Amino acid sequence: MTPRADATRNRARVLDSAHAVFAEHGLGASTEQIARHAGVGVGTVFRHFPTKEALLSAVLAARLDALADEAETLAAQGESGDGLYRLMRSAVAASSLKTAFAEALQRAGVDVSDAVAPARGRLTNTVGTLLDQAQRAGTARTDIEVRQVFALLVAATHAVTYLDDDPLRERTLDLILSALRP
Amino acid sequence: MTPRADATRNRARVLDSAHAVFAEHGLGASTEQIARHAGVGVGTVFRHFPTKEALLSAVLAARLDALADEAETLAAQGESGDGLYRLMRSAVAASSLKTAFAEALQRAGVDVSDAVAPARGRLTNTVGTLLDQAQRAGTARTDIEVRQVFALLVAATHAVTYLDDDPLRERTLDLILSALRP
DNA sequence: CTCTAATCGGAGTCACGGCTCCGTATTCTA
DNA sequence: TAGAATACGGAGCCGTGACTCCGATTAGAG
Repeated sequence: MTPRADATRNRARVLDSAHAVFAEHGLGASTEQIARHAGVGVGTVFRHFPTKEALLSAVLAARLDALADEAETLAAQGESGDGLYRLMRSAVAASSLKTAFAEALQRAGVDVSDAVAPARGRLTNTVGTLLDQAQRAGTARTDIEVRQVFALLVAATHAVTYLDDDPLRERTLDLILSALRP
Repeated sequence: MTPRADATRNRARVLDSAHAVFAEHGLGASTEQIARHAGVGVGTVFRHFPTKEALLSAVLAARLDALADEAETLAAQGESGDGLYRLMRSAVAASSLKTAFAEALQRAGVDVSDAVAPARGRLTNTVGTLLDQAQRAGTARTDIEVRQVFALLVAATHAVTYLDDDPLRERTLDLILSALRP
């Protein structure tokens, strides 16, 4: 049975708002804050996502999906070898405004959150491809593996969040990514 | 007036326990947990540290002090140029068991926590010296500055915490630190 | 040893956040 | 357009955690 129109609309609204609010206030943000931001009541939030953790999972899954899409596009684009770097920059940029995502990404490794697993798998695969391409093109060291790329992603995001000076942020991101180069 | 013996003893006990508990359970750990770990009542905790934030500040200040001590020892040890790397390894190791420290370090940059300021200043100075030494010895790039070293420290700590495989952790730490080399 | 002032312990208060419940409003089918 | 099914809102319940208060317990001076 397809759900009612307002139901789907509100579900999407809540998901968006949750992303925005978590990003701005960290994962400690209250459900009521999210509900207010979405212009709905708390009841609605909990009907769609029975638990705060479920909501977080859903937000995270959506983010990972988007990233995975982007990764696949880049991977399909060819063997130039800079796809990996483009992806990492974009991933860091997407979450540098938002402390929360890095936190979440980190926890996602621990949580066996079923909702997140598929997106995560897809992303892992594609990043593997990008890494291969980069290694074949000679733009990445050959002695590194995918898990290290993710670790660097977490690292870079935190470093960038830590700094407050924009040009310095840029230089530091370059610095960290340069660790991957041969 | 010098405080009573049990007062000083308990203060130290609480500080140690707070460090241990925050390290194991993150900054969300409850005051009661800390009190129990220290074998005192919550009242005692709040008498010595009127606020949870004050307690956190105190723990952080103690950690930074210890780090600053170590940094000064290394700086005095000479111009070999590897002091910087030794310090960073040790700093990461000290906090890799403990997610919390990195979190705290990060916040310390934002909070104008008076309790932390002196230790932080001391540490910044000495790391500056270590960086100078490394640059003169040719073991560090000359186009980086102290703030970037701290950013890398935060980054490395998070990367190491993120990974769960010990040898991989080691290799990844090497990878990140290699970004500093010429 | 005694007495007092400093210190302690932990039950109790208050605020806040996750989650439930149900009367009301909205969608949609016939 | 009427009626049933579905979804909504938000007051309120409950548990948790920061912080207070005061009677019980020491430390340590004399």
